Amino acid sequence: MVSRTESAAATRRELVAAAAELLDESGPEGVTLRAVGARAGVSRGAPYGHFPDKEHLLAAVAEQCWTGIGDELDRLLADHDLPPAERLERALAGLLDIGRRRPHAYALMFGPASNASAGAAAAVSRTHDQFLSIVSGVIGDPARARQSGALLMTSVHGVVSMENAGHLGVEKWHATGDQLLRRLIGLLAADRSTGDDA
Amino acid sequence: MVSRTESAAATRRELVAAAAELLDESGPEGVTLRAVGARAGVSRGAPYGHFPDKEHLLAAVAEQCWTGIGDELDRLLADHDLPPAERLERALAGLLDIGRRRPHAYALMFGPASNASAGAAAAVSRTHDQFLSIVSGVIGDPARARQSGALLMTSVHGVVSMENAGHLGVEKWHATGDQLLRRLIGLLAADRSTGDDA
DNA sequence: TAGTTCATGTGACGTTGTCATATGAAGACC
DNA sequence: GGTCTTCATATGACAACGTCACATGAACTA
Repeated sequence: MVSRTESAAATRRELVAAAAELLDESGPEGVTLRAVGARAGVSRGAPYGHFPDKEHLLAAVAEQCWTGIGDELDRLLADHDLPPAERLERALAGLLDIGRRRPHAYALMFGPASNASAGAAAAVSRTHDQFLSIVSGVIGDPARARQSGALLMTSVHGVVSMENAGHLGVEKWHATGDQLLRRLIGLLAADRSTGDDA
Repeated sequence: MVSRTESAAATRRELVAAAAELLDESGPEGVTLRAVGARAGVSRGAPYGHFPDKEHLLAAVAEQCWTGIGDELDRLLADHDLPPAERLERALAGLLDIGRRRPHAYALMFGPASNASAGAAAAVSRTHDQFLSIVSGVIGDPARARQSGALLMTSVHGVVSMENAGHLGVEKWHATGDQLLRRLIGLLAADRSTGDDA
């Protein structure tokens, strides 16, 4: 019925899924190899047949998250009826969304663990390329688009990160993360400077 | 010679200093209560006489870092010969600097641990107020200054965070963190829009 | 059918955070 | 000065953790 390689691949998938679920439910402290194994229906030592250590299991979770975002960006890029500005807005909204609904997974994605495995790093790189492509649809000039894309990406990350850490209280800054990003998008869209910063 | 309260206070200081040193030298994994105690010249259980648990010891480290930045911003604010624009630039440079020279301490400062103790949260709040005050010297309109300050703070944090996690490679984005922030400052300075974003 | 491979289960080890308890010196009171 | 109290620190112990060495048994191969 099930070949050995199929079964092993299924176990690997279940391990990654179990780790992701535990991360969402209980945060990083809840992700123990024993708990992951139990939820995946295997023992505590089983992960070592698929990953060299815990860090690489977490890297696989990060890779899965990045791949999910990448697929979403692919769908946005494939929809040619979508105005470029709205495409960018939806891409940013997707990032904000995962940052708010899955804060622990988000922290993992933007943490050093994403560079622990080659697969995860590739998933990150792919998503960055897609995001730059989406920004290029709005900005035009390639060099300017890259810099604007970088500024958008870092700003979105800064907003989500400070929100999740409780450092972006509206009562202090008189602004929500969404307002900040809308402002930044407006600034970038209205920018008519030359682009040389000597 | 040394009263009991003096000795206890000195031990507490040494524990926080030892934790900060270990954090800088070996990252979060290097900060074990045993190692902290050993470096501070006490035993592994001594921290429990000063902090309810490890998280609060780390919060004390974060508080110390924030207080250090706050003192630096105070010096900038006290120097009335300083042009407001340069004052802001130095404030931002100070944040970038600690983010790059002490990446683990920086991550702790902007992590959830900073909200674990009331003292740490107060140090964060003080620094945010000072930063907003510095931004107000450049922007003028109070509401606009707050929003610009928030955008600057989140963007700086996003840049440093992605740099430290290895997600801001210059070869991909064609931009360094400094260039991104200079661009953002330029955009904010050149902004002449109304301020309503309906 | 016999032999090989390999995913998985299990026992064990060192390390960690944390607590209960013991100790011993500093401060308070007569 | 002697006695009692207080409290910072030291020590032993425990459960949980990541990790490894080894055992097991079923899936492949010949």
